[in-house]
Amino acid sequence: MLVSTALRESFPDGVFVAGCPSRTVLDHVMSKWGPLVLLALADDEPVRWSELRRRAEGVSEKMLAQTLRTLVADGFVHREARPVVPPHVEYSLTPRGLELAALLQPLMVWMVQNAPEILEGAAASQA
Amino acid sequence: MLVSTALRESFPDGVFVAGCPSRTVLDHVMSKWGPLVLLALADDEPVRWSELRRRAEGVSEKMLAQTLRTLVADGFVHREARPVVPPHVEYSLTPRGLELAALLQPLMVWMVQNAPEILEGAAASQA
DNA sequence: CAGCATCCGCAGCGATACTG
DNA sequence: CAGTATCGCTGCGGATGCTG
Repeated sequence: MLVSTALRESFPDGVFVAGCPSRTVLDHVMSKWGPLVLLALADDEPVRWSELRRRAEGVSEKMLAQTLRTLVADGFVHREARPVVPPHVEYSLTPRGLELAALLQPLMVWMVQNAPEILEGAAASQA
Repeated sequence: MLVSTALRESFPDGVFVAGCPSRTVLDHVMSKWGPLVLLALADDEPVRWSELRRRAEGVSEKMLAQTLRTLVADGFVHREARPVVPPHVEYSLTPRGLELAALLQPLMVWMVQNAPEILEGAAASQA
């Protein structure tokens, strides 16, 4: 199999190299709230700020804003503000963001399914 | 499509809920060095500590130790120490870790491939 | 409603020194 | 070789208050 070797050979400037750009993207996407926000947006419908805060339960205003800003800057998320009062802003995935979310989703599903068993073992190894 | 809605409905106690166990696993796996170490181990061959440090370029001793400890506790990584002098310790993926790495791999490949274009756009939006 | 600005505590992380 | 122990700082991230 040798997937990591294959990965390293096919991408000599890949994730494993310190200066690689992918490290930055990695940190953005794998940040504490990145995956949650990305998946919360993986609807066909645009999602509003307040709805996002509810979906990514536990996120603070600051962290949501910060996460959204980097995701927008990276071109994963599209931000559309309608100039009305009260303000109405909608977030949605760009095509690039959709690609990413598609790759993220099976990972998250797997985690949710396996998390209980995993933490059970971890707690046991504590004792 | 509605993948996030589907995700939320099929897993009412899923990633989106604050207290969910999957949040803990998420944080372990998505930590700064988690994905790197997991993929660095995705060989069929066991990998030694010193080799791991080289593969996950930039990781400090402390962070490698910490990351490995949580990954072992979560049952993703198997640690085998042979009682010889000088010490010889090998790390490898458990079956569970292999499942996870298989899901992680396409994501990392995608990131490495798209990172340059992504950061280009991000830099442009800076100006 | 959808943010931004500010303050601040604490833990994440790096650097260094030491051990079996 | 494969770690552990300790120190010190940086910056993440929460809380609060303010604006268009």
